Amino acid sequence: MTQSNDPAREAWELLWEVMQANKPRFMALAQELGLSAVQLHALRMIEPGVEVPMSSLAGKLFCDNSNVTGIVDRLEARGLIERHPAEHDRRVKLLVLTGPGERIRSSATRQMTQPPPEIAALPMEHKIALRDALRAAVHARAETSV
Amino acid sequence: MTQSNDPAREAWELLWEVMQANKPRFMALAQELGLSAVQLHALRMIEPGVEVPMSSLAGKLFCDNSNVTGIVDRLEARGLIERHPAEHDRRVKLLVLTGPGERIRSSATRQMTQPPPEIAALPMEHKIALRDALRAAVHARAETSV
DNA sequence: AAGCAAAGATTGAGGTTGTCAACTATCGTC
DNA sequence: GACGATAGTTGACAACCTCAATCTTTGCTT
Repeated sequence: MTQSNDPAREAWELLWEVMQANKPRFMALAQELGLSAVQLHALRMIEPGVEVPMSSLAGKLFCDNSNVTGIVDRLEARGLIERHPAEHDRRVKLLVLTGPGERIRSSATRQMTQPPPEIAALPMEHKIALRDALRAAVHARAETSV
Repeated sequence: MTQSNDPAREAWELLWEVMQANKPRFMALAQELGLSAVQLHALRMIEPGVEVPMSSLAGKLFCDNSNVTGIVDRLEARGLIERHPAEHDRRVKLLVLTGPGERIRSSATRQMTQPPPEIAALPMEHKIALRDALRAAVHARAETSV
């Protein structure tokens, strides 16, 4: 149990606060692209040139398969992704970005990876410290989840 | 425009990654408390002893008033919050936590403010650096939004 | 080879969230 | 007292989400 004076606790709360404050930016971006927030998020989970099984997407979105069916239906109806049957296992369907899908995704990625002003304008030593600490955290996560 | 080698850019992506990875924890907590994710989030926005107008809650949740009506309906039906008419302006309704509402919210807050292992287990100098950088970011945000 | 449990995806039912337009009641002002 | 603006609600409709049931395909077992 983390102590209440552990800097990790305050850091965690501040992390929430920063992400929360940036939610409108994400929602505005989705709207700009003519997508819902969930659709944008799903699109981001499919990398160009990589075939993603439906159930894998469900895992990335933390929801179940039946929900993904609907989301994929709508993305496919917009022509942003396609379902391909997998040759090694005809139960699974592989999702692939289409040309338009790649373009929209790339535009979204370009904007989403742009840090918000409050991060971008930090003094260089803070930015580096932030990056290094988060690298360590993500790295620690990867260790334990294997 | 932030350069692609700016550490702020990588920090921002890592920040996303950390929050994304912790989403299941939040969803599990909500389920444990018998709430939807949105309901839990709304409950968190109402502090004990503070009266919050509906439209203010809508602002905090980044959605419109009509949406809040439904969310509040369900929280009220569960007995977690109450609507009180404001005496100074009879159009506005003030939301207040009930006893059970306070207890559930306090339990939720206790768990949500607990940093995840990958943050809690960072070496102390990383935790402090993380906290300090995020403090600066949130502070910078508060400056410009006023 | 036949049988069978399990997995991937879909469908349908039911509830929640989100947006938009219309509506009511109240406020502030002129 | 009339007017425009604001706070909240309602209704219509789409999207999201979960659960149970179904279908096909697979891999295992015997």
